[in-house]
Amino acid sequence: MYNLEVGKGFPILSKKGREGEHMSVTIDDIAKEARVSTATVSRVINGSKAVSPELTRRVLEVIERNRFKPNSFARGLATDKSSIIGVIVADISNPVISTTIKGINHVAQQKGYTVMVCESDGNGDKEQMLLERLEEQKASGVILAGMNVDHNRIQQMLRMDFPIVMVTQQSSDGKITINTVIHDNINAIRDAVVFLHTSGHRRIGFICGPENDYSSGIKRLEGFRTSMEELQLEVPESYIMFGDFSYESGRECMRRIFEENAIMPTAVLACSDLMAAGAVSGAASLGLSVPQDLSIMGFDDTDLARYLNPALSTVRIPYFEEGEKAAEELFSLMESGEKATGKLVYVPHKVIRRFSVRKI
Amino acid sequence: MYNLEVGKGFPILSKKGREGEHMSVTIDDIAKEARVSTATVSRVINGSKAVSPELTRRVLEVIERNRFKPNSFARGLATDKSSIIGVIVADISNPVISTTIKGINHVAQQKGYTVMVCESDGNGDKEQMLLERLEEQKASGVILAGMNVDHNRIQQMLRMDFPIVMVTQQSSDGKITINTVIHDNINAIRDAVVFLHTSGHRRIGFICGPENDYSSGIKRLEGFRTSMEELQLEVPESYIMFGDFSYESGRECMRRIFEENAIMPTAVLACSDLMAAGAVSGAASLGLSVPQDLSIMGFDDTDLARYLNPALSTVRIPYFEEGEKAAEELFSLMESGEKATGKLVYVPHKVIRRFSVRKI
DNA sequence: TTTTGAAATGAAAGCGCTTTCCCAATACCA
DNA sequence: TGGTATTGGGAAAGCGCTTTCATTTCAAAA
Repeated sequence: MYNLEVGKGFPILSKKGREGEHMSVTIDDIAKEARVSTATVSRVINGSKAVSPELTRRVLEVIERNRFKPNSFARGLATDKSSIIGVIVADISNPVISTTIKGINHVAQQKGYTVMVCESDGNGDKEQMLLERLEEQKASGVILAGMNVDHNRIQQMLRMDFPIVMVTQQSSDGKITINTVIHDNINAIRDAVVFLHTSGHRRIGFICGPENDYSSGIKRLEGFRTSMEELQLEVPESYIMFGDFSYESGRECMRRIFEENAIMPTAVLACSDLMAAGAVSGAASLGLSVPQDLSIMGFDDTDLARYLNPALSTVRIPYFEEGEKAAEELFSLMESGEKATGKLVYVPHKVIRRFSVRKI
Repeated sequence: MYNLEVGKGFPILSKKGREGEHMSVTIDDIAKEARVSTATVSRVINGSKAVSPELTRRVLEVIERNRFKPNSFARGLATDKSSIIGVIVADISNPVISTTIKGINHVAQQKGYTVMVCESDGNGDKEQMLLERLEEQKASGVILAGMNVDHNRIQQMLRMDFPIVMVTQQSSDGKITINTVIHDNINAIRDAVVFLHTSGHRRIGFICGPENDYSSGIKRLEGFRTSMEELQLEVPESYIMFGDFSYESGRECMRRIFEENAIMPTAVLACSDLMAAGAVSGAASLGLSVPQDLSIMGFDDTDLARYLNPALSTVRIPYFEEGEKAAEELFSLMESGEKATGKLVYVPHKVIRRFSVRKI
């Protein structure tokens, strides 16, 4: 007979609930078994208030024995917070991005957070949808990895419930309102140019990212122009080509550099290893062998740089660390309760010498 | 004056709640504004029971106007279900895996589910931890992508609350208890061997996956041995080397094949594009050029196969589709309410001819 | 006309936590 | 010693949904 009149006169359901359903152990079960209130159990779990050693021990023992896991929905409902952090990326199979994600994952996991990776395919509507979904899930924070984001979008994001951090890419209005973790594109390219210069190259071509890509594309171009100027090296406009970071565009840019110049550069610097790979292939198909006839340098130091023959000289960007720092930045934002402080964190790069560049 | 005595005599909080906190619009607000009960609103949202057209319209209008999004915690708490599906992988930056994830994402997103990608680093404890966390989050289903899983683990998984599907890899006990979506490793290798045979090769070396990898490693080896036998081709044991799918191991295996054989094979088939790339590099360092002195064939058809010079002949495995099918499989399991039916789904492969294999 | 049944709606319980509010017990101070 | 902080712990409200159950309405069957 379960129809005991209790409380406001409603029958208590037995622990089984509606029959057949798998009911998991709840905080009430623990409280009952440890002969304390649910408040105490909650306090023990969260360390939110002092509980005597005696009770703490008793509660922990019961929790342990029953493998009790707090229901994250109930907890979320009560606190209005989840332990999820969202990561929005355009393309998960881009090695640069997946390495960044690994870094994010690494620190999130340590902090007991779970990472939700969402792919936008570079599609604004999808991105919007994902942000909304993350808001629904009450994500505690969001990281945008390698996403091109414009001013409007940023304003809109700042209205969301969670703090946001950008990584691998900075906002396209040039202003840093959202906290950002990034490598120094200008100086990284400068160092690459200096490396080529030190290797004896004076005529240097440049395969750039897209013109509408403020962060990676434009900054790197800026780095190229200023450092060439500093070294007092001429740069015919036909030495500079705009690609889109793809292998095919690298190939195509190489072809155009060849076609549009009577005097070829002795070295070509590409803005990604992938475009560099395309450039190597393009050079080969033009009868130029690398590095004998032409030196080619990449950027990123993805695994591909090592796999190619000749292995690519490149600039190493520590994307894993970039991801880690981004996550750390996000956590400190979450702790401080601020949505954005406009902080900008740089991560160091390093020129890697391999065989695609020769001394002349 | 908010201290109206209502219900059991407790004051109603104003919508603002504790001051300063951002309160979002709830189902109650909608109900009030549309002059219906929350039950009706819920029914409209979920289409769970007939609601008159008149009310439906009214409710939808109010929902729309207020941009109401049901709180997923409250919903989860009430239904004990989330719209999250978990994906556990060993390494997110493995191109094969990230492509599979893209496929999963693609169908999950269409169904209104969010994918949570978790990385285990191939670490059993971490994997366990992730499964528990997914259980906590009440994931509706889980996909294991490219994970080596043994019998015990499978038994344990079948005890979890959600259905599980394996993709890209099958369980190491050879029995299919968990639903699995995979390519036909044996026949894919057979087709590669036949391709090499057709190209005139008779002495064929094999760079295999790890010996302890039942699905990809052992199956492919089996495919190699049986198809070589069918073609009545000899295979000295020193033609077969075990790698670990890495570039370096491909290089090393190539070196050993060279050192341990007086008569070299004319072609080497590697079990992944990455190992094939290593093999090409290893061959080069031994003074053998590909494909003039030695043909090398890969497996997977990752982008790398196209980027290499010479571009790799390989076997294309449609990992994106594999991911899609896995997700479809999971959804059908979720709908039927079963945890596993032991269904095995194959995905078709295709030999891709490029330049690393020459006709002799 | 009365009875039955189906359909539409609302009231409110209940999901499993956290946290406020309160009380009791103990420690501290003059 | 009395009075005041301080501390530990319990009762129960409340988070925002879903769903059961009861009620009302209305058409069809008797």
